[in-house]
Amino acid sequence: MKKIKVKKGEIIQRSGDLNSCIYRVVSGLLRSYTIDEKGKEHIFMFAPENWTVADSQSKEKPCDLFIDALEESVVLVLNKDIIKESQNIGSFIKRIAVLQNRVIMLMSFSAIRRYEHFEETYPEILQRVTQKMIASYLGITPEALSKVKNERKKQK
Amino acid sequence: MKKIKVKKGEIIQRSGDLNSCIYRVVSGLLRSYTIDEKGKEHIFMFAPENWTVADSQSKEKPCDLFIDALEESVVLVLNKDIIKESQNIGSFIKRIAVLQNRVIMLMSFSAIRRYEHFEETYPEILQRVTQKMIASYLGITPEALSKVKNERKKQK
DNA sequence: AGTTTGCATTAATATAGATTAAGAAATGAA
DNA sequence: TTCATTTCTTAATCTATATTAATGCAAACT
Repeated sequence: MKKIKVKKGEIIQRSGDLNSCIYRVVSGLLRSYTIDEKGKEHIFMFAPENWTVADSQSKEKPCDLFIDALEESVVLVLNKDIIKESQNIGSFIKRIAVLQNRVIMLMSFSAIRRYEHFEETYPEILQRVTQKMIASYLGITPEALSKVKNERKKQK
Repeated sequence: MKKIKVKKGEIIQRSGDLNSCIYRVVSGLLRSYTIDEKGKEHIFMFAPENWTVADSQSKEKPCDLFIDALEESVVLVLNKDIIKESQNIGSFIKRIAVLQNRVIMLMSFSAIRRYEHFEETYPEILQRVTQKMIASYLGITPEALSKVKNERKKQK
């Protein structure tokens, strides 16, 4: 654990990085964000004083979020190992990871990409619920889902 | 902690309920969802076997989510007190609550409602970042944000 | 001070997805 | 089996937001 100064605009974590850390903001303002296929930024979180930012991926996996400073900041950098100390926290981390992905998906994916992401991530659930339910989970109408699925079929 | 059987379609928790619990699915399939101003349902989570569903509000506050069964299910009902046992889990719960609200907001609010929600929730951050940043957080373009703010002004 | 760069606003046009409606297919109940 | 209900699909129309582009400002840089 160390304390660092971050200049405005400085990037302290990039999407794809391994060994990502937990950042505790002492003063200033950080933000975490993704960049989509078209190069557009989507802010995931603002982190002012006393907040914490981190990518919820495990230390071993490449992370999804960029983190940079919107103001000159002082930040504590913590290794992700510290959270392994308490047991049973794991389930909470997983929940957060699921929600982080969900937010990113809702902000930056089109209807059909959201559906494809669902297909890949929850193939068993796909079999067990109606299209209407899936549409509702994806944040679109059943009519729109039917439409985009049909358009995808034609394109092949 | 008790084990209950839930019939297909049965609602085991309603938005507004106090003393909401944690539900651990032994078999079957639950879902959690919100209902927006227009009466439209938005599914927040599917919970198949071995998953857990809960509203992330504290036990004392009215919860936001409905929970019902999409299939005949067997469910363990846990009191929220169990998570207080380990300290420092609190910060994780808060993160989950923030993300839960974010997902609900992204799925069911219009651009202007999202902005108003941000104004209410993070008034200090509003002062410190550009409109462009706020738009990116809300999942809309800066142009759209400028427009809906202007329309709101005119209406008053 | 002057120049460059990024931000906010406005407006014209485009588009993804919503809404509405209706018919076909599937599911479930009596 | 039949009737009723719900689901899925298709199509026409509508709307919120995206995209593109232009302008005036303010901030940062030389």
